[in-house]
Amino acid sequence: MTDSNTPDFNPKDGEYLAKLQDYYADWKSIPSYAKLCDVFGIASKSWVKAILMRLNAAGFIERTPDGAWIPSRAFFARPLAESSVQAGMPVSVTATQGEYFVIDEMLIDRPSETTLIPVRGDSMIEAGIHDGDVAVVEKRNLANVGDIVVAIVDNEFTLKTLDKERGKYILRPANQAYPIIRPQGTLEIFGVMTGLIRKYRK
Amino acid sequence: MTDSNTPDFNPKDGEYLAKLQDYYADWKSIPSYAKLCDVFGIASKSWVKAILMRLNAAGFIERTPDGAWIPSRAFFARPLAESSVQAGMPVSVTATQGEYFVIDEMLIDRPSETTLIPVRGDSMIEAGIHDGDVAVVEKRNLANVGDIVVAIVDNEFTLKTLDKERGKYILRPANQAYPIIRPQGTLEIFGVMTGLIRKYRK
DNA sequence: TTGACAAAAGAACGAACGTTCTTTACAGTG
DNA sequence: CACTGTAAAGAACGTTCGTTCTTTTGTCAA
Repeated sequence: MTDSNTPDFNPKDGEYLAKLQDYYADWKSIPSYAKLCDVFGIASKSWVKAILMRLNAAGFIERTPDGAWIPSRAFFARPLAESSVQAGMPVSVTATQGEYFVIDEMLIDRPSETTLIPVRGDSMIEAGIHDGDVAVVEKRNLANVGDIVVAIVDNEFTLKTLDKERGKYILRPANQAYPIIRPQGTLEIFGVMTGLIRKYRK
Repeated sequence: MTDSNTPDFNPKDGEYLAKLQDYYADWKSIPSYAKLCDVFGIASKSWVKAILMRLNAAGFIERTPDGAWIPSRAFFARPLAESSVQAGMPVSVTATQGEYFVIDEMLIDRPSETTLIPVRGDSMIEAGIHDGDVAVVEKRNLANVGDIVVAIVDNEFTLKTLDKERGKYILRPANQAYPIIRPQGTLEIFGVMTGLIRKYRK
């Protein structure tokens, strides 16, 4: 017992979890209690609730502020057997989630404000941003010193680090061969780089 | 008009879609019609339904057999700016036309064979792979010279470029400070790096 | 074989939900 | 200035939902 009103996760709940995972893999949603009766193969809504409460206490599912059930991270975790390849310590292998859009979820917080922009040139090479990479850019006008920003200079997009020099904003490339840009007048920021995507040719 | 009873997707629906995408990014579920009134900023459930029907007709969302709304693939498509940074004029990237693509599909060809591995250390820094980046790795035993591979050396995962020296495979770091690894015996390849993901702190 | 407890079923209910239909507001057009 | 279509609001209704409480069934140990 971990708590008086939330009984332990028991072995049988593992089976229910598996069934729920299967359903979720098919439909990408957690259905109503009534439907879960079918899914779990039981006839009692109240028992379904009890099960969900235990899965919740065990960290497999959670609720939105609106009361809807959603899977949490542990819901997608795979048994360790899968990463059996070798028991090396140095890095953890995180198996790809269920199959849905994990990377998208990692990289994009505000879909409506986010756009992907291919990077050209090597002016940011020392920041590990290469020609052909794709920048994940969140559109907004304000940025902090140190952010990598997409600015509009002379009617062109340019990707640089935002910095300040004697009270004025400047754009600093990450490549010795390129000059620091000191915009006269106002500096127009298109967005802030929040992520990077690179694909290696096969 | 595509159909008599399902009116066209109109520009305004794009805004509603954006709001729904933002909500989904936060809560990973599509809420009830009543909650969607708040999300969309309207007061009419019937109008919410009309909107969802159009989003459905346009292929952004679908329903489970149980009647629950779930996003479909197109829901996760992200706009790709037509002009890359550093070239061309600052076309409005918000423009609805242009390319879209789904990040996960771009990066992952074989979901079941693919795993995400956080990168530790700076041994590949000159290849633009930084500490904290996430490597997209396709699990297989065979690789070509020049590929960046995840190899198992001394029971540890290590990310290096595969090369050949006097007929023997070697692992070459992309950092002068690290030694070339010349494995005695066989070299065990865990997988080949096919992509890179980086997230900048906000 | 009885007692005790966990697992499951069942009933009951108010609140929330999705749906349909009707009405209003408003912008554009002739 | 009326006509028309779209966008939205509002009301009304039957259904489904989640919740709580009570009852039955099954299992195991004393």
